Amino acid sequence: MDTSSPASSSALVDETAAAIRARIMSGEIPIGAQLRQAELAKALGVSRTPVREALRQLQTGGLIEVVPNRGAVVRVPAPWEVREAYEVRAELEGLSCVRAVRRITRDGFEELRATNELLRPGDGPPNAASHAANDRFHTLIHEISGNDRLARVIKEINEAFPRNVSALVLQEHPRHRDDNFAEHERILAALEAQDDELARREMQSHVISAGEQLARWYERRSATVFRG
Amino acid sequence: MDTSSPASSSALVDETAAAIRARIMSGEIPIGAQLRQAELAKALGVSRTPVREALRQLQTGGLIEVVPNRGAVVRVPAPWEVREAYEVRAELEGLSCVRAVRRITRDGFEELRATNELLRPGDGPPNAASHAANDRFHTLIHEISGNDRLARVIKEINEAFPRNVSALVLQEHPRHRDDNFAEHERILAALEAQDDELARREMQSHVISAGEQLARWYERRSATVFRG
DNA sequence: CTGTTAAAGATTGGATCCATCATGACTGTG
DNA sequence: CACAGTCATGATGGATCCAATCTTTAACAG
Repeated sequence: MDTSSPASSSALVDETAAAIRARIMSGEIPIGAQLRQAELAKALGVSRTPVREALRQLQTGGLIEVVPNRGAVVRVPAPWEVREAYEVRAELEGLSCVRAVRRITRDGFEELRATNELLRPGDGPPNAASHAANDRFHTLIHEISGNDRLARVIKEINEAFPRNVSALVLQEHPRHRDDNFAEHERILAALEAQDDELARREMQSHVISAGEQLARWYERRSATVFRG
Repeated sequence: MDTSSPASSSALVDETAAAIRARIMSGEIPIGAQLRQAELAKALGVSRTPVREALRQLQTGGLIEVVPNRGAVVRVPAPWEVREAYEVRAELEGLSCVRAVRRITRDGFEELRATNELLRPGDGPPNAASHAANDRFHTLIHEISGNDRLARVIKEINEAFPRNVSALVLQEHPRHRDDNFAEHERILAALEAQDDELARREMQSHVISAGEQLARWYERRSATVFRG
């Protein structure tokens, strides 16, 4: 069904790539860590060959960095990189909203609303489920927008940065959670009002502020690291 | 110096990937052709290993398609894919212009103008040089915009489609060349007037129409193929 | 005690080997 | 004569082997 994603080449490489990506995203493999091929191969129960190709795949995505004869490390994103990337992402998600306004159905709208309800403040602390719901909210809009390429590019930008930190951001700044929910509500309102330009602006500022939070988290993080 | 691009992993794979990509882009390897690893390895004077990894890299970019145990083929882009991709590209190049308005210097502007002069109609038929100048015009704006991620995403979209066809489009429709030059001139005017929103609109419509030409070319092409 | 150099260990990158899978042809049977 | 099944051929994918390079450590000299 997923005709857009480039037809999974050989299952194994993609599986290993996904596995490694998941471990990086979840923080199990921390930012800046060395990725030794032999280790990964043993941990995943495959030989080094698929690991090598998987690493190259991840490198293309920008999640890891591979230096010629010294192996791969999980990239440490600089705050300015996050701001750059999120500026692009904001533009794209804005476009996604514009398109969604034209194509959204009643069912789609209700699903969006239901998804955002899972994020309503007061339903317990942020956790993996609310984080998934947050992702789902954005993904749903991309699906509604009906432009596969657009969705893919946004996803790609998203996956260039370890995402577990988003959860951390939410945990460290409970206020952000309220903001997040409220901003989603404003996007929903714009979509319901069929106001494409408003939807674009709301989504853009929402994404920019999310990027700002992420960038600040990286700033604090690197400050901590350098001080020991 | 190119700190943005993901630090060339191991020279060989990237070289072979670039070599294969170049052959596809130039049309030497035609659209839809099978890519046999052994053949490519012999042609490029390397073993199959770097070829395999290079193919995977190209697959991630979307230029080729790899089906599990049957090898790789150069993807045959559907016209709707081109339109989708160019809608995204238009949005991004529009953003690039907005940023460029704020950051452009006199030197940068002169370089842009000089580059576009190479495209002025009447200086002989379209050729590889004018095609390169056309690319350069856009790339310059991306550089001026100062957002590496933005430039990379645009480049990536660009490289997902065999580009030689652009030259073919120009050759088949001489009128397009005039349009191309004139549209560039209007973008230049907007940049000089520091009118960011105008620059955005001009660039967007320019890219959209370029995408439309490309999509039409693919349409004609597939019609030809199916009939003959 | 410190800095430099050399050697050993470890890790990546390229090449080769082998198993698996798909395709196509050929043969036998209905 | 047509269709189905089997076998052979060729190509991909995974594993392993070997060489080259980098890092680290230790020893030696200043």
